[in-house]
Amino acid sequence: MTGAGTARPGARATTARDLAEHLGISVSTVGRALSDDPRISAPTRARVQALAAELGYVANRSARMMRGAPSTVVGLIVPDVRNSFFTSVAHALGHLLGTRRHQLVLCETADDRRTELQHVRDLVAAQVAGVVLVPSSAPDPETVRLLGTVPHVQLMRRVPELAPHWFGVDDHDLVRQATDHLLAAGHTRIGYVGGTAEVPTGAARRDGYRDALRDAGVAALPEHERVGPPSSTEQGGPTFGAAALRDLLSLPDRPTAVVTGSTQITRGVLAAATALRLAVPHDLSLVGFGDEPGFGWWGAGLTTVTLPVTDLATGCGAWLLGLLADPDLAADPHASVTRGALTLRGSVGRPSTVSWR
Amino acid sequence: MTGAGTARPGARATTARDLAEHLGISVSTVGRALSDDPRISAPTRARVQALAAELGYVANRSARMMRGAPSTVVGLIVPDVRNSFFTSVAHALGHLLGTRRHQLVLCETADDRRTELQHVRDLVAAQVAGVVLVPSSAPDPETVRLLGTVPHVQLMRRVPELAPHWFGVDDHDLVRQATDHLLAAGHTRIGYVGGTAEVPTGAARRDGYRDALRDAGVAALPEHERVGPPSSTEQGGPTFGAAALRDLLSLPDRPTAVVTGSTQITRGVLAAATALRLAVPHDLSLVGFGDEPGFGWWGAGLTTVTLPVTDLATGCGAWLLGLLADPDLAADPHASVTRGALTLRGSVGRPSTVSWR
DNA sequence: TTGAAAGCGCTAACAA
DNA sequence: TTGTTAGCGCTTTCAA
Repeated sequence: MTGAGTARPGARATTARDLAEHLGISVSTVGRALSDDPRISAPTRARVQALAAELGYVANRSARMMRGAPSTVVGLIVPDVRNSFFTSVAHALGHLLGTRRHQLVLCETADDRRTELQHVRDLVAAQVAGVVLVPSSAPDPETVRLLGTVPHVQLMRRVPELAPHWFGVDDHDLVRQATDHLLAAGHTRIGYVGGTAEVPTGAARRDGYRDALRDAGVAALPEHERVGPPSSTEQGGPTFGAAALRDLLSLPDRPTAVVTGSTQITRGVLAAATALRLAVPHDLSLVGFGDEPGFGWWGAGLTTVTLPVTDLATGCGAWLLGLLADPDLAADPHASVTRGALTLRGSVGRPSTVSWR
Repeated sequence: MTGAGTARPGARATTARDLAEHLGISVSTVGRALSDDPRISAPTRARVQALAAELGYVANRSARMMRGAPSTVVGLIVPDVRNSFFTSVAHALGHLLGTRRHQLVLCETADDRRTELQHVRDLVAAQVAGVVLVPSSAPDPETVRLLGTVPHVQLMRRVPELAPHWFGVDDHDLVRQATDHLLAAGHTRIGYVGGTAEVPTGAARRDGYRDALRDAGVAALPEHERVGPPSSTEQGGPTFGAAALRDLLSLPDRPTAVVTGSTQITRGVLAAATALRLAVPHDLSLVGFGDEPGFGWWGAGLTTVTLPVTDLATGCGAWLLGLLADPDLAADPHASVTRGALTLRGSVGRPSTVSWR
């Protein structure tokens, strides 16, 4: 017996030619029957389709693409899927693509340009239809050139070398709101722990922090500002965030509140605060960035900048699909800023006058 | 000027033939030069490679595959990437594949067989080299047949229809440990909220719970056992977990402790417990399943069954790569059980005699 | 050391 | 209504 599941992996896949020979007809008739070409007689079509179903025929995409069939693959390039923001993006994009029978190739860069280039090369070789990417701080020129061939959209971060299509949030404003919130609660010694200014969003967020202080007439102390790798690389994200918080707290004029500038860094800061057994908001007020599941139940709840993840991802994906359908859309730059908001929970209070430890 | 990034997406990609014409040589020479064939003279090779670099030539994968080149694409089929367990798997697998210049196609099924079949069809059409999948409870026969063509490994869940290669954990033992831990703390009215028994892991975990009670000589009350969709579908996971906890607590002989049987369900249970302002472990002891970031800082810390995610994913990926390199490995079944463990934190205490509310 | 030609599986123009 | 043929871009004989 040759039941289902018996086909050995070694077995050559069934081709249109196999079907043709089995039925004693030509390959083109098979092709037409399978594509429901009206010119084919009903009985022939039925016979072909029946055999195709029986033999589990699946047309070879490579062959189709060589004949000019459009690619159904979209690349998603992110620093790290474990960051829940990017996870959500992958989910939303995958869902959107799935409904159109497109496929999602997931690529992680760890914010490394070499890795990024590698992925872009492979995507281009695979003839991807389009790419959604969170670019690294300074993409390799080769990356830039290769992407010149492929429709693409930038997500969150925006670098001028790539196509002027971008979906993101108002980073400056978001961190500014976060800082304003702490200022309004009476804090003046406010620390900032965020991503390096090399990354575009890093610079914008840090400036949001600085501008909030400046406009409030509060002196910004350089030692209260800590920047490092935003994602989860070797020394990145959580590790950096944790170390930075410890540093800030060991300062003579330690801050009474801290704003963070990336999700992974926020994780690290929370981990350090937990380890140090800080009483938040009594010992320290905190405003996070991003909204991981769990931020809501950290201590009395983390007050944090919430990003409209799903909207962003869906919008970005939908626009890319539109672009694939009509390449002329690439002509005029499309930038979309989705609004985020401060989610108020329990990690912000008035500055305590009690000295620490 | 025609600098980098100027190439319009419309532009046809550079082919080996283009290179050949530019240089006034044949396509075959170009191909050989690019693959560092020793028969080609050094100067020719240099000229070809220089031009290729200049024009940003990238060989067409489809054409290569038509010539029999092995596929570099591996499919990963999971219920939902937002589940941090699967996120980790995607990350680990992606990393492993990246080092070998392979690509990862991410597919989400939401535990739906139709969706699963769709993805498998598309993967087979794309000539994937292999597939890692968390199968749905009862894969479509067509899915089974299609996968018969492709090397694949099952992850976490195991269904007999597919290839006998599986990487997972000892579900039964894990939940049994969790339940034993509660029994040891003195609980006898222990509730269970987990995935349906239709999913293989669901059955094993529930049996772990039942067997622990039985062996302890504790009567298992049917109304203390709640099963539903394990992942995040419409009515699944978090929503179900939350509703189930509320139900359990409204029982006349409500449980003094609850064990959960899936990460998403655990999330829901935690959300409900938070919303109900339960004092854990005073009002209720809890042992979770899986270890999302954040479980550690939920309340006094959630005692939970921790899975060796990275090990599992890496092991699974490495084995698949081995299989791709040597298809003969498919001959003998490979099942690998990675050990998990109970991570003790603060959500388990002795049963309270205080009546509730 | 290089070139010419065939062919992978499919689709589409052209014939019949 | 169906068949024949050419060709997508690449690799790989076979010739030179």
